[in-house]
Amino acid sequence: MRENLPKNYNPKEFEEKLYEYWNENGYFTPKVDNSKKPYTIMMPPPNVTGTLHMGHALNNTIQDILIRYKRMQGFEALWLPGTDHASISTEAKVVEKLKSEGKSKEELGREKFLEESWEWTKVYGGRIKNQLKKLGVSCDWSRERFTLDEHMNKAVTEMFVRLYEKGLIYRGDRIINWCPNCHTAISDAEVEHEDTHRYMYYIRYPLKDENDGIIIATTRPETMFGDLAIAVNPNDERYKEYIGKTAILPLSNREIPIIADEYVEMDFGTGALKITPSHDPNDFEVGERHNLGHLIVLDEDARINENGGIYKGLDRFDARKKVAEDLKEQGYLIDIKEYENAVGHCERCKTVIEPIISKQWFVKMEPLAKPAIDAYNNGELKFIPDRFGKVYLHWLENIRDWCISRQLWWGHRLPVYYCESCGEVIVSRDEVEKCNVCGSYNIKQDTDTLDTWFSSGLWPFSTLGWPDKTPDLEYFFPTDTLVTGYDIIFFWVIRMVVTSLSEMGEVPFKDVFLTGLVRDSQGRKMSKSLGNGIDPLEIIDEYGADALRFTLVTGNSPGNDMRFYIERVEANRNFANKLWNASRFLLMNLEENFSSLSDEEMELVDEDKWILTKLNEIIPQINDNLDKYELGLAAEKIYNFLWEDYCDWYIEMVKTRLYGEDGLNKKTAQTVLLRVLKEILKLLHPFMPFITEEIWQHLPETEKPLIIENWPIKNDNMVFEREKEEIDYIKTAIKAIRNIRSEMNVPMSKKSKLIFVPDNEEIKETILKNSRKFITLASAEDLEIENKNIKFGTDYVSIVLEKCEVYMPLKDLIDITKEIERLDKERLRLEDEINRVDKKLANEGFVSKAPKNIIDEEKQKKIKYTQMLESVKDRLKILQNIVEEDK
RNA sequence: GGGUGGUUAGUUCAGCUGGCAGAGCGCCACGUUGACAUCGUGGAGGUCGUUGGUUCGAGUCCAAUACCACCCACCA
Repeated sequence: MRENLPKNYNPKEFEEKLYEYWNENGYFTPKVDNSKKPYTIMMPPPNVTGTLHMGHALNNTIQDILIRYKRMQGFEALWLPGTDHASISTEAKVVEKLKSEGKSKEELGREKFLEESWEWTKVYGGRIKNQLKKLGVSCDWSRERFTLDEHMNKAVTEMFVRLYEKGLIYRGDRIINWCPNCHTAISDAEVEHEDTHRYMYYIRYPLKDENDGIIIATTRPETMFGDLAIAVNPNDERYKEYIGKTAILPLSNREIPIIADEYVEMDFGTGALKITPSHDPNDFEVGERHNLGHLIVLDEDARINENGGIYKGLDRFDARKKVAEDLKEQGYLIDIKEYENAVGHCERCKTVIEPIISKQWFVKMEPLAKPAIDAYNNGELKFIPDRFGKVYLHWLENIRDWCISRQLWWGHRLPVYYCESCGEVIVSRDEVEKCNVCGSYNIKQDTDTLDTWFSSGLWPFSTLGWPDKTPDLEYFFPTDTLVTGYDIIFFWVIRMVVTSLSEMGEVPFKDVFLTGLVRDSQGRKMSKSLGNGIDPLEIIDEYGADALRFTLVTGNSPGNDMRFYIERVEANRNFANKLWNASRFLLMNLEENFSSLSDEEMELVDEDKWILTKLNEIIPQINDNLDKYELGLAAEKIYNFLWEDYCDWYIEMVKTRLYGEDGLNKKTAQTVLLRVLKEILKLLHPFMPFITEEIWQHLPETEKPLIIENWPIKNDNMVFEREKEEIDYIKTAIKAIRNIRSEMNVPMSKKSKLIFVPDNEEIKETILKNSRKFITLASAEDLEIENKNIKFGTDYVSIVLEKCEVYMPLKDLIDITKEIERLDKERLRLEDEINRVDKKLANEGFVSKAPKNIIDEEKQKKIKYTQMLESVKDRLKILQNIVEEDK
């Protein structure tokens, strides 16, 4: 028994309920079925303790649209969800919490700290999952993963060991980016460069045993305690004689050599450069070339250490000031100039990072990058939009080794063990208890953890069970589409491609769909500090998830940033409301025991054929759009089809039949109404899953829920070109009549008589066949056909159409002068058009080179306009004669 | 220093392979006709940043250029 749709569209009444219904019935869970094709998307795992923001909403809406589309097309569609342990960010939060309780992580110890962290993720971890559900995400929760799960650890360890065994992971003393606030090394990708206003200090380093000196320029004078040389360019005439001599380091009076190295730019600064191998990546290289050794002067809080003498304990920025002051006092500081350059900041906490030499673990990237470059060039990997391919290539072609060890506790601990007795380094899949070299049991595991992106870099296959050969992995891998923001191409996309190519032997996904940023209405990035973030959940609460989803995928194109306007959500809520009411209208006009007619039984009239043709035209277009990831275009087509074609025209045209008695005619209208609505619901379902399913469940003759219904395919038996054109003609006529009535301020309630003067029998027939439409849609009370010779006087308004004229008796409302003016304007317009067409057709180049259909079109236009112009002229002549006679 | 994107109606944006410029919102006028005022009908509003080029034909392709935004980069 069908129940009626409630009078008002209220998404709250059904969204949650439907989600539960889908989820509980297992519609989100695909099976491994070799008779069907899989389609797989891995959800980019949000931070486990995060909250849903617009970026997530956009991302997941897109993924859900793709998954629902493919599911309806009959694929075994797997969308695997999960969360990321976000080591650095979660650890910082837990540390902060401990701090507020007056505790520190060191006091607590590693084990207790991890317990706290797990507790934290338990408290805040479920949040984002429930928030995602409100969006309607049809992902398979039975396969949910967490990047720090035990199984994930197995995968991470396996990957680490394999890469180590291939010589692609190594440990070494390198310059890394140290965050003095997070107390850990971070990778290059995690450093944000920002132009910063600083000062350039010009410092004179005196020469040993000589009354001379050399001036260097630096922005970081506090690192001078780590200077191990001064370098000049070997070709620099100014400094040739200094090479090989010894300089005295001011403030500490240490002796350092003056060396020559090509790296030094002669025309920058003073052409002489202080070399601080332990605190600058370039100096490090220079130092290596000249065997300068290392000297670290900053501790892990970026304070000067014991190598800085009396400056020990000073923060780097305080030390900078103090050093400058003292240099000035002692006469070494020659000049200070304002200077602007890019300074690296920690991506997470925005602290200025400090390049510092440190023993860390690295992944050797160059050998891994090569196959990743090839994969793009071969077309195995595609980006949408394609321009991001260049960004991807550029990064890979200039890749540097990836620092993967972090001095954090919350994460995957390195599967590395050290023998405290003989110093052996053991990398192992299993826990090591005994040294395989010296036999000692004095073994300690490395205390560092891995970069979060190391574990998320395995996401496309670790989630499916890798390194085990599971049926899931076999069936669903490689995945099809990755949907993510362009801002994490380097962090994540590249790492997944690289690890997958290396260990799986193929790309982890075929298409990478990159989304832009969702900005506020003023185009600013949404951020916590600005407080301009718009909470998706509040939007859902007020307007429903469907309206939000629709807003996020329309009016923008892939990879481009979009502005978020509440007005657009409102407009899309109105669209949902329109659909709701159209459906309600249909249900109100279906009998309780309605059963639709078969193709053979139906007695289709023009408007039925028109709407069916239109429907069958957009289906392939929408498929095409979706296959090309043009979601916005697809959505727009459905929007227009529903609102304009179905609601504004078809429903209005069909009303008289619904209210009438004629059984077959009425039943045909009902059948077509229902059929087309069902197709609309299917097409719209991926975009607006809730409202479409809700309506669907209220419709008669549905066998299964919409979520697993079959995706529409074009029905060639229901395409009627001629009728489509006829109805389009009728629409044009109705619009023209409405236009005139509106111009003349004829109220809707005042019905008018319409007198048609058709040019030929064909048009006459079309008009007669569709006469009722003029009565309901053009406020006509009556309709007459007259022949050409009848002359209508000044009591009539005339409308000139293609192949037909229409006259309306509107005696009191007509101002003859204005009417002549109006027609004269029309005359001018048509003459202009004809001139334009004539010019085109007179153009030798156009006629000989343009495609035939374009030329034919122009010729048709010429015929049409000429005929219309004649009619307008005739009418003008009649009116002008009457005016003359009156004089 | 290198690279990318944007510049189209008052506003926010679409516009796929070149063939008489589109939408939402806003605005103006009319209208509560038995799905919907979260609505209907009609309307106003654009030299598609600028300059060249290719072409029968350019918002669309090419080359410059301006402005805005972003990304990358080890000149201290």
